[in-house]
Amino acid sequence: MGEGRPLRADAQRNRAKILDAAESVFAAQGLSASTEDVAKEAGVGIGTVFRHFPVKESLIEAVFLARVRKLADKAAALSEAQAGPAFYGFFTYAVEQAATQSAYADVLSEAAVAGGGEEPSVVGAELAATVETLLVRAQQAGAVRTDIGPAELIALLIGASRAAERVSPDVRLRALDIVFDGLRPVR
Amino acid sequence: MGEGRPLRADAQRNRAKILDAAESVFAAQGLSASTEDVAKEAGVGIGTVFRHFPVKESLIEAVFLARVRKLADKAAALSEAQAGPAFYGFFTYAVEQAATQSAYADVLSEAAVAGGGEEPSVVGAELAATVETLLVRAQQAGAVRTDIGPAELIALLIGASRAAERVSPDVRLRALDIVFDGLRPVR
DNA sequence: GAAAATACGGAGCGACGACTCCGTTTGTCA
DNA sequence: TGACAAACGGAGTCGTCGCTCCGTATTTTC
Repeated sequence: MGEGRPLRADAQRNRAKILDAAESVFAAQGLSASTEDVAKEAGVGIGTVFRHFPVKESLIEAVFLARVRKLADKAAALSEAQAGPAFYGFFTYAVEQAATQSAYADVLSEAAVAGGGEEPSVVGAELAATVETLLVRAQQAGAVRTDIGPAELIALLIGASRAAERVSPDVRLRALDIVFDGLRPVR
Repeated sequence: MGEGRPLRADAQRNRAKILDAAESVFAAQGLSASTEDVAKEAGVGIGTVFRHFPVKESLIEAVFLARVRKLADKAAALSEAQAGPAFYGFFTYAVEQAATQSAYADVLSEAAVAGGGEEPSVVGAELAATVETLLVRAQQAGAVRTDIGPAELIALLIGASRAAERVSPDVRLRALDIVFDGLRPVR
């Protein structure tokens, strides 16, 4: 898994432009958006896209990774706060993201395949780590019931995110509240 | 919305075979399965499929309708039981279905678009009606909190179904329990 | 049982999407 | 600054998919 020699300057620029474009195109049109659309948005030729990401799936995975890292950043930022609010804030944030960006939920489910599907996938591992930290802290603080693990949480996160895609904001919030109530320790 | 004259005998047979085939093909491969696969499975020509369902979407919708009706049947069967168990039983059943049949969750989300998307769609209306009956009864029996409506419930149902697709059975059950806990009246 | 109506099958059309190939351009390094 | 490697662009290939068209087969009707 070496990295060969460094990319030429223009190649680096283009790679970044492509990732940016892919993120916004996938967000707007879903993962079935054509590679050509991504290239157009990035202002490069299709050939360039395929040189950087030899198969469409690699492009998707790269975008996924970026997203999960953004989520992880959010988690890190929130970790300054108290464990409980950090946990619920993160969950809300993730779902909110999914609501606005059509392919966002796919990130999560694809990532989660880690355990049950094909290759392990870096993305899945990172997501699991992020979520687990948050969860354990919140459980120790007594804000979340202790009989669940990261797997259940990720399942719920994915479900909530997918459901969020087509639902009005207020319904989304109320549905989320229900899940949160279920997550709290049994009184 | 008349029904013209009755179909010829062979035409009726074929229509049924196509619907059957579509159900199982979509379940196995998802909604992106090709029409030709459906035709092959049904043992008819592609032309026949398109004569009965002039656009792919009409075939999908027909399959959806059949599914929602099956759900409604389940709901009716359960309604003999007490309101609470009927409600949670239905929810569990629906999610369980989604878990085994890949395109099943799509039925629900597509149907739910009723309120927020394109045409009203018969499917959506039937689903909403089914769910609402069950919900109201359960609420009256004190088994479900009263501050939620069918919209929130359908959102949760969709979310749970989508999440169920790629998750192991035990995780699925535990996640579902969390949602159920959230649905119960605040003690 | 023959004519008319209806339905069937599947080759073929047009569109589209992933991916390749190669002549041209740009960056790098001595 | 010249020469070589690295990267670019996008027309073109191949495969797939939705859908049409029409000669053939099956029902129905009288």
